[in-house]
Amino acid sequence: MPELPEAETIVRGLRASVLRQTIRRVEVVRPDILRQPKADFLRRVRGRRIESVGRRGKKVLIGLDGDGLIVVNLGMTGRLLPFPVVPRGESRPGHPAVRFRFEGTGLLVFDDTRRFGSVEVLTDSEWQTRSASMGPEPLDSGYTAGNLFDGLQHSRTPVRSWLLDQKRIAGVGNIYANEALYLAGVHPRREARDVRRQEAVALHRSIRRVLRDAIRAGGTTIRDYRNAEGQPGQYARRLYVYGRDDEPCLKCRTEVQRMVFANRSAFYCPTCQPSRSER
DNA sequence: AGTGTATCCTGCAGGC
DNA sequence: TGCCTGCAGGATACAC
Repeated sequence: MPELPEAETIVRGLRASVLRQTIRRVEVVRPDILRQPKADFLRRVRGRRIESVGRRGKKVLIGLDGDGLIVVNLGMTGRLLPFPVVPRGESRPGHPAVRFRFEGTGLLVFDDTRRFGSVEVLTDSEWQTRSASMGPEPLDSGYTAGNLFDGLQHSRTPVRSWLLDQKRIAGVGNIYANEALYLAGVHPRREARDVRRQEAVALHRSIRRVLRDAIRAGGTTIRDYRNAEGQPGQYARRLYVYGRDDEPCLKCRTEVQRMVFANRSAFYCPTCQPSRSER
């Protein structure tokens, strides 16, 4: 569920409560979300101090003193809830997977209803390798429309699938891929390599705009997403096409269509996003 | 290389 | 009310 803006919102909210905390005890309620044997995980995390909280793509990075970091993949329903910051009522559904208990009273819970998320501890060197296998950060100042256009050239996959591939661009998920394509006027099923330079420029702009606006709104809550204060994001009301099938396009009143490919729903306006580019 | 499909898992909405 | 189906912000593995 959470894409880049949701991960970013969580990271910002988490800093105040977990930075400089020392992990005293760890309870692994759901061992299946660990990407390594529980004993290894515990040994490498216990007693460590949290020195940084960051993000790469959709992943939340919890930097530890000395070498190493905890990498959290939120999956569809993952939440990082620091207590006692989060009001009691907000933890209601309650599918705790891992509890990090800090020295003193603090507690950070990774909660994940569907358990598609994962938690692992890596060395800095292991993380470097992992990070290098991921695509560029779309919000980095160094990420240009030219980079996007060049990347698209080599692929025949539908442009929506291209945007969802974390090895090609980091952090874009199904909501923001659909929104960005709508704003750029590009049909989600167009072959990536058929996207023209001018369209790539528009798409580059719309990806960055959508991600930045969504961060500003605290992310999109459809159902499960909550930030580190247990609160929903406000971007859902600003969506143009995602989840709006059968409703009128906000620009031209044509009915927004829903189409499934690569096992995911795509939403688009057939008028604003023609399936073939015009020459 | 790309795509369609299935899988992991739980919860919820809608139809009957 | 209850049962069934389909659907969900992700990621991966498989056969073709």
